[in-house]
Amino acid sequence: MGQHASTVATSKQIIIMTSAEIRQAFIEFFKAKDHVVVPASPVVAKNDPTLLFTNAGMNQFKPVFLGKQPAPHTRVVNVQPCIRVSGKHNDLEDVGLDTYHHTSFEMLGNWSFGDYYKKEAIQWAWELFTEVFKFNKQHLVVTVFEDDEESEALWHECTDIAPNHVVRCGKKDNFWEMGATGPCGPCSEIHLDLAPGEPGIPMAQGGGLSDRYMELWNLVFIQSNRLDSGHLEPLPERHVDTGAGLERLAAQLQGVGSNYASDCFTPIVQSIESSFRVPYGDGKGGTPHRVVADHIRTVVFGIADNVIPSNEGQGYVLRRLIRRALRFASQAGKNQPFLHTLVPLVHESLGGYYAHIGDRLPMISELIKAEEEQFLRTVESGLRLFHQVTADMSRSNATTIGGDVAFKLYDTFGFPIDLTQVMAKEHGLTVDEAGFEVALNAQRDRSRQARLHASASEDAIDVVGNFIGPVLTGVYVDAPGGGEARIPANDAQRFAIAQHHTATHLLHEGLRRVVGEHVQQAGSMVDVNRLRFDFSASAAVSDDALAKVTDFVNQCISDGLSVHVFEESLDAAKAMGAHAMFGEKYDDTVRVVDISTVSLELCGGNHVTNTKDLQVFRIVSESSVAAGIRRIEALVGNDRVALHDETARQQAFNAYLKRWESLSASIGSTSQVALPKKCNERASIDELSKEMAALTHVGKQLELESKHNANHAANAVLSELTNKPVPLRVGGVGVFKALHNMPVNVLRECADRAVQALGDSAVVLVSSVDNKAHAIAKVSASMVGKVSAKALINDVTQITGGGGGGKDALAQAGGLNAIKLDDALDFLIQTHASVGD
RNA sequence: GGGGGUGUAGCUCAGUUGGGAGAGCGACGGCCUUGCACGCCGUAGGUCGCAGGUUCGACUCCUGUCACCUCCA
Repeated sequence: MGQHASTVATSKQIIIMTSAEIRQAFIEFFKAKDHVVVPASPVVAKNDPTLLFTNAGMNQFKPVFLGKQPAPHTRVVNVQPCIRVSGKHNDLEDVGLDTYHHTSFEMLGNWSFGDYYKKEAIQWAWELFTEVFKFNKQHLVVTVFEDDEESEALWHECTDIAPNHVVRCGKKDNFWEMGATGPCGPCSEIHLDLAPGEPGIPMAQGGGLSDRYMELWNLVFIQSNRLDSGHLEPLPERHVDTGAGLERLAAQLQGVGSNYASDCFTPIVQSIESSFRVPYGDGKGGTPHRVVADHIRTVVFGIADNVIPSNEGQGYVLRRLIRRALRFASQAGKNQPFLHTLVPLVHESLGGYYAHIGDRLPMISELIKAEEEQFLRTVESGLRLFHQVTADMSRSNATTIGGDVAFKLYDTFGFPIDLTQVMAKEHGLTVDEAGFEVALNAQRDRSRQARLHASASEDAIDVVGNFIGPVLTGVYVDAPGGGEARIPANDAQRFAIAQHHTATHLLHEGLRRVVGEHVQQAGSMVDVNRLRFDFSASAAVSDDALAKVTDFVNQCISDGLSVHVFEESLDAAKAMGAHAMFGEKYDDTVRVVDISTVSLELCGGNHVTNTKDLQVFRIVSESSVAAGIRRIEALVGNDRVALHDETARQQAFNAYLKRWESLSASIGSTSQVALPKKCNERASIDELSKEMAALTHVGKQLELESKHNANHAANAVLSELTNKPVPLRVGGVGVFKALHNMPVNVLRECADRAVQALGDSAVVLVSSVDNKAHAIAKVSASMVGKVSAKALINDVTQITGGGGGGKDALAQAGGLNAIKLDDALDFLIQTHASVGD
């Protein structure tokens, strides 16, 4: 594509722009018209609970339109990656079928907040399209809202568009509303005629233009507020909100028609072609390529903005996209993890425009790879169930896979119903689809019920998830005593939070130095009592590394480094090498936190003025929150560390005590193994861990001794046991004897050997040891069916009390009354021996 | 938030109505071989996710909890 573009460009006839050039041209055009370039907001809709993802360029300006926030500038231009996979705008199911639906796209927009209005917006849009992008004027058609005579007149007055190329459309197409209520207004859309040779301007059935036209740019004129009553109230100020999809523009300007054939996708698609070993085409056979290319791009956008694939919320959306992509890849014959290899190509196809993606390529790849591997594992477990079920079916000549099975595959192993159907077909089977639907609806009902019950407590969730406000920007604080206390109630709490905040920066730096530069913050929480820091790492942080990090932070504390907080322009701060927090949107002016010579980060939080104020630092735990993400919890302050240490020590002591007592109880009076003295209640944590190791060793020795004793004892008594067996009524021989002072494993060993030596036989041995009595019954395999070990043991407990049971070949009992053991043996002989007969 | 599933050796997992914690691969050691691969023999490695309960006895049953997978919201 690139080579092709340059040769054409030299002809001076048609200039083919790359998508990066189109993006840049758009920005430069409006910069020249006094617009300020505003960075994109993260694709995660942070401040809008009604949205999972940013789905339009206007999201970040919603508070401005609603009058809740002043406009950053009166004229703004931006490029906003948008994700449409859930809620009102959900294009997921359409992706791949055609060549222009996407789960994510880049929206180019220019904005006026109470400044210019329809005239300039229309004039400039025409100028940009016809003079910069060089669209053929004869191929453009614009629509206006049917009541908006003003716009219609402006198109004729301010541009040289052909008079009959301005078309009036109804409310459905050309009146834009944010929601049921709120800011709204008429809009005017520029469309490209895809069949310019045809005569006339055909309309679609429901009004609007027919699908001969492709919408390229929507100019929205916000002038009213829709009230609850439905009435339109004029706004005090009027705004312009425009949006043009970069991918469509590129496809049309590059003359390829299909978005996937534009340079927004070609690097990705080419790599997919070689992975699949199937060439791409815009037809049906290209669906897997398109799905994969689209989804990987969205996943990269998401992860780059700090969404981690998981089983809920935004993370779950990413996980589903990854799985959907893999499923389509599998249709194309690709069943290995490969999505992660596309990540650098996504960055390349975005023209390297998004630095935050470029900075995180390795981490993004790793997370995706982990997800791919996990999914393929899950599929494998599901396949096992499927094969088991089909094997059972072929035995019973059934041909329909039950709806419950299909639902289990779906519900437990994530098999979409169509996947199950395809596999069924391969085996010549069908699926009970109705049954599947029934099971699915039943689950929906359960969830809805649960939702109703849960709604009462929803306020509390809102409170905990709330933004803490300007003092601690970007930081959530655990509510110490319930919802209301989340903002520090007093100076002491505020200071504690500042301590942990500063400690977080030192911890971050320590991790970077010890673990590696690739450590990226993935989340942070600062509380009165502790701090929590999530970061990207492929493996657990070793104890050794944790100790080094701890030492580093404590060294910084004892060095008494001063902490400076100052404001700086974003560019200057970045030039200084300040680390930006990921997934945060920054204004032009940012707060920089400088811990002298050690750490430089952008941060809105409250900090102490000198690291000495942290007193002492301690890592409390290191764990995993998701694949590729580790979590460290830590705390600072003499009192808090002392309290934590003591609590941990007490827990260790309790565990030790429990183990010691359990060993002490099982060690028995005859053992040669010495149990170490119980250590002091005040023992330090180091001592305790040493003592614990010693106990483990003792436990193993005890086990060995017991095995050895059992062998030895069995050898010693075997001949005595098998000496005079009693003939049994059912045939074979029986041994019913007491072996006092023998633990239960010795009895078992003896019984085993006796049976082995005697052949057809049943052996019952009883013993009392350390004030406990137990019994064991063993029957040779040849005798099972004639006499039951379980029945024998029941005969014993009938007389001695206690409980017992087991199987026909082996049974045992405990809790017996030792005094009655001999009675029980007598009873066994009377009942089962053939002596008297 | 609500369902379903899974947590047992470094890895993959088995454990059949509660009664001896196992297999395969890997690791280590030995044998065989000029060396490697293969093969043979052996050894180590487990608080059966965690905490309660029932029981004479719990990997197994019950309750709670945590982690992960998965679906619904």
